[in-house]
Amino acid sequence: EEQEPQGPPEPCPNAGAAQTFDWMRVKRNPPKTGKTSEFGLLGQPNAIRTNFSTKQLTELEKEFHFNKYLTRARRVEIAATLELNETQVKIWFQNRRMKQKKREKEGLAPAAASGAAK
Amino acid sequence: VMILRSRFLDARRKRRNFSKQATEILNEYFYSHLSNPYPSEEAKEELAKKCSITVSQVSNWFGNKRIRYKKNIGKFQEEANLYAAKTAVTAAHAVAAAVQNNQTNSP
DNA sequence: ATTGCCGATCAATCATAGTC
DNA sequence: AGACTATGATTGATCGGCAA
Repeated sequence: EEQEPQGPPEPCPNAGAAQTFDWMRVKRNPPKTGKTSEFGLLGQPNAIRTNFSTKQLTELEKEFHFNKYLTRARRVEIAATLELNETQVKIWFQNRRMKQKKREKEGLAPAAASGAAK
Repeated sequence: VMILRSRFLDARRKRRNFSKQATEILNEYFYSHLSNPYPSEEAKEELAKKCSITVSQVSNWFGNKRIRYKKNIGKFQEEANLYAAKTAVTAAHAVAAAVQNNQTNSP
């Protein structure tokens, strides 16, 4: 609906600057994983960024320390226990792995300046 | 709710603004590649070195820059023109140098 | 064809630094 | 000193590509 295949009549009377390139028009679809505002019916494209509680994050972190990867069974368990979708748990682990990798990578380079810290 | 975020755990968020020079370099790249401001991994490493910051910081900078730029293009118009002019001058110098080189030839 | 993961990115938000 | 803005970092979730 809001899709705009073409928009030649671009009222962009800017002299020599700022065109609207494709990357500026990129729009992400709203999160689907978020609850449908628990009203099931009604098409409110709710689903906003979920805020995980400290408790949920603690559990996820604990599980991650145990296993970097989840098995289907474990994922179902965790999701049920923390009241999250399997997708949210899956995504959390994915993001957590990337975070871990980034930290390891950056946690070694700084040592190049001088053999010892401080 | 006492969603008192992990204010403590995020202590490392003691952010420090980048040097004026680093910002200068990042903006020059951004505006000279405005049609596609997505530096490759190699380009990010190069920028990181020039700016004395990490590759992640370069990524964060471009991520924030792109989002904030498209959120309000008008607000950056001034800055855009500034850097556009700057690169234009640089290009002009290059052209001038080239002309100097070929000056030996005369029509 | 379906599903998970990776790498990059988005988008909203947090918390602080800088400006007035 | 306090309100407001600029900016770096964090993170749940999306996008495209690839492998099982």
